[in-house]
Amino acid sequence: MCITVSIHVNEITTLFSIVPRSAEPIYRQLVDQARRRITAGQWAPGTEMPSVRDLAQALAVNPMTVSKALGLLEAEGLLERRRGLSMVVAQRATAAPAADRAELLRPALERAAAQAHELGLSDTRALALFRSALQARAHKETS
Amino acid sequence: MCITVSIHVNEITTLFSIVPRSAEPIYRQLVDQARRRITAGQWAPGTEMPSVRDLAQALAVNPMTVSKALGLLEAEGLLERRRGLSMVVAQRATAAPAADRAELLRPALERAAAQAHELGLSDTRALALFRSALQARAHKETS
Amino acid sequence: MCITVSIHVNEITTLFSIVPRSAEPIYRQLVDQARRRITAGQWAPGTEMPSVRDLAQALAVNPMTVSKALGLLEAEGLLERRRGLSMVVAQRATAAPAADRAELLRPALERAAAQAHELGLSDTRALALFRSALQARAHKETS
Amino acid sequence: MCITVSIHVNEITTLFSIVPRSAEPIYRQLVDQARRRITAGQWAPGTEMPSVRDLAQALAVNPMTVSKALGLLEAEGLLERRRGLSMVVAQRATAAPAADRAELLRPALERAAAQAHELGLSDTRALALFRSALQARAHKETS
DNA sequence: GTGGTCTAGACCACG
DNA sequence: GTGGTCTAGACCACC
Repeated sequence: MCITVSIHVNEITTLFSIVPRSAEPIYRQLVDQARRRITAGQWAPGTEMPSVRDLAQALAVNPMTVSKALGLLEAEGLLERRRGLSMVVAQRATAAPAADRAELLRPALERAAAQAHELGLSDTRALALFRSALQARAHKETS
Repeated sequence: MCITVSIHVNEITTLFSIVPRSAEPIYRQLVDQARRRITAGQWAPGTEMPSVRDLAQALAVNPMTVSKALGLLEAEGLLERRRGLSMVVAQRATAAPAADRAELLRPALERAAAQAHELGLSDTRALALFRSALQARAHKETS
Repeated sequence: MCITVSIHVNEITTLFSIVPRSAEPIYRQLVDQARRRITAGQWAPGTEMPSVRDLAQALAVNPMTVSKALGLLEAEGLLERRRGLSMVVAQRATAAPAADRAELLRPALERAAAQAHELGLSDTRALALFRSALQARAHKETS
Repeated sequence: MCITVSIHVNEITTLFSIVPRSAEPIYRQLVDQARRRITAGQWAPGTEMPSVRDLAQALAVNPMTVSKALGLLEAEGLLERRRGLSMVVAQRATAAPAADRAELLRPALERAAAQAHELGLSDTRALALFRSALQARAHKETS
């Protein structure tokens, strides 16, 4: 249900993980994940991205989909195109302060909060559920 | 950016709220909200839904859009159709226990948890942000 | 799932049986059943039908629905309106020969035959299934 | 009275056949037929469906009508959607055993059995009529 | 190329 | 009054 790909850049291993049949389009999953990684400083400026072909093959998606995602990230100023065709994380894409990153998390949290109330769950309960989701996620990433 | 409609049924006021140009289609917003309300028992079995035409006018959308949403809820067994009359919440749609409702909240929380980690935010910080999102939401609903 | 009503006319007991939420409209279920009963001679000419009110109450449906069904049967010449408001089976509605009645069964059989083939069932198997359906029905009627 | 369309998939020719002005809505005719074909294994998992536009043109109906039918089949888990490509028969839609397929034929047979009795036809006669309906159908399909 | 969504409006069927 | 169906056509999103 979920294809995860390890990307090794400069001795650091990060992950791309897509859910092929999610309602969220694949290119958007890629863009949003990369934006968060770069904003968090997990991919340093100058880091070289895998080629469109490699990434597409690894994720088993259409190269045009990958190309579109990278193009959007370039338009956002998060990636830069270097000579040849390889793309690198832009120089100006430095790690943002936590406050800015928190802002990027907001929409997901607001949606979850609205749903919790529609479901009649107490704030306490909702928070407990979120805590266990965070822990489950942490456990999954280390494994 | 967001159209909210008060629906008064049996002296209870609940809300339908849609975001017209969201990526999420309108009919799906309606289905998901109604599913949560019904599962939470906020709309008791037998509760009469507003007519398709009324709801469509109130939300300023096409009647077919509303009809599609209600049709899907019927297929799910959450609404019942009474020929010649408006639809009602199904008898078998009793309030689910909190554990089941929690399950419905899970996907949203998992997505938020994954994003939090991608953004490099600590669990503590993510929880604090969620707490304030819940409070903001509560404040918004009472007003 | 199925409301059955015994109608006692002239010492003969016949049945009206409707499935309230079937895709087939109620009035049509009534018309089709009555047509078959009359054509088969099970309700002799002159037999008095129950009043619209009684029938509607017994079947728990809207009187307009019953009225519409009886009206259609009258238009077909199978029922006649007598002084007062009671309706009776028409004098010219004599029992049809079996060949004519077979013709009325045809559409249902053709639909079943088409479905059997679409389901990849052999003719032998389909016939065996129909035989058991006939027997189950007979058993149900005598009980 | 009846539009039949040959669909050639993987060297196999199957049929879609609709009755445009039947009481049964077109989209439902399509859903029911496809469900039977798939359940019978006549359309193997992975079989590619014609595109919505092609099918709509062939049947001379609106694309949305076809789309609605295919959407319902997807919700049932019988078809799978591949983004940007046409839909295919779902992998998990394997040929059901004859006993299960017989179950799908049951409603039609029960209706026919009830009608036969209401018409006062003997079981023997009803069976004979069904046999000839099956043969007539077979003859029609081969021609 | 594919399907999805929404709109506008007509018409029907049911009760 | 209610919902259901279908059409025509526009526009979008994805691959």
